[in-house]
Amino acid sequence: MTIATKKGASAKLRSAAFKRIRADHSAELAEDYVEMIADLIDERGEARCTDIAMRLGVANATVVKTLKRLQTMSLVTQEPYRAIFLTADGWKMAEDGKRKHAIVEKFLLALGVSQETARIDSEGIEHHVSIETLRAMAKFLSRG
Amino acid sequence: MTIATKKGASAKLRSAAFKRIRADHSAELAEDYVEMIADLIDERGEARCTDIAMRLGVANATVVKTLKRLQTMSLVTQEPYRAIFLTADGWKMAEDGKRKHAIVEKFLLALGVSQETARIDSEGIEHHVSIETLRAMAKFLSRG
DNA sequence: TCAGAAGTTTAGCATTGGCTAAACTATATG
DNA sequence: CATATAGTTTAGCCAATGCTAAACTTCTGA
Repeated sequence: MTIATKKGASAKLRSAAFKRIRADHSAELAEDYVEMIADLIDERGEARCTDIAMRLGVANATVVKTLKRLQTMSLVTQEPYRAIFLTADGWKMAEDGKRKHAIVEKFLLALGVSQETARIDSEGIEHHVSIETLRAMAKFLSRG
Repeated sequence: MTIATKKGASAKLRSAAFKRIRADHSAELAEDYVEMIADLIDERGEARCTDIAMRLGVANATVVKTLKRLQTMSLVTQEPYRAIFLTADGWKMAEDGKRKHAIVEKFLLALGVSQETARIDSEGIEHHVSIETLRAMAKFLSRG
């Protein structure tokens, strides 16, 4: 049984990475939404689903549906036909996300990639970076 | 119309990043599968769906269903109840993926994160890294 | 003030990626 | 060689994320 056990253990180890990716993916959209809502509130005082839809590049109805889920997750609040607001949890998630995002983006710039690429890649990478890696990036930045 | 046009243009620019992320996500699973199949073939001469399921941490039936899609995408071939093989396109995708993966993982190690974190984070990050960023990582590595 | 434009919501559909349970096939061993 | 076990497939379920079209509300300007 030694071989079988070893096989099982290493597969389990390996599968952990993929399990985390799947978990990351479901959290990702929520994070993108709350970050965007926070930005919109900062920029123009309120967030409306049309703006979110435009910035994300999806249909309006998609935004409405997703916002329902975010409401059940207690990240946003909303009255029918009215603007969208963040709960305390929503603000926290938005701020954490923005902090993370900023570090990744600055890091990519420091690494020498173009503004445009840094902006696009950081959007994809930020959700898959552990605290440890984030710290390593921050350290790299602080050293110049 | 100047303001509206500007608004529209910047939203479009912004949305490009999210569109790419969504596209990346659908390509991601295919890449993970073919990479894993390539590994299994290298390691033990053939890939069976039980092994893939174990390593990915998903149910057997999920693997079967996904393999169907990969077959229609001409990435893998398979006879009923037999092992799984890669097409030429499948091998190419697997190799590209592995090369990318290796660079990201080595880069994270060079940045100072632990082996374990490098392994896990690189799995998530590799699918969201553009050629430009990949080159920047490779350059960083070659400089030491 | 009220009609139309702009924005929001609902309804209904498709696809992807998970799952379990049950049926089926292949193989290895007694 | 017959059968038990291991592996594969099918069927049917669910949730998430996207879409379009149609209905509804809000707001604005004549």
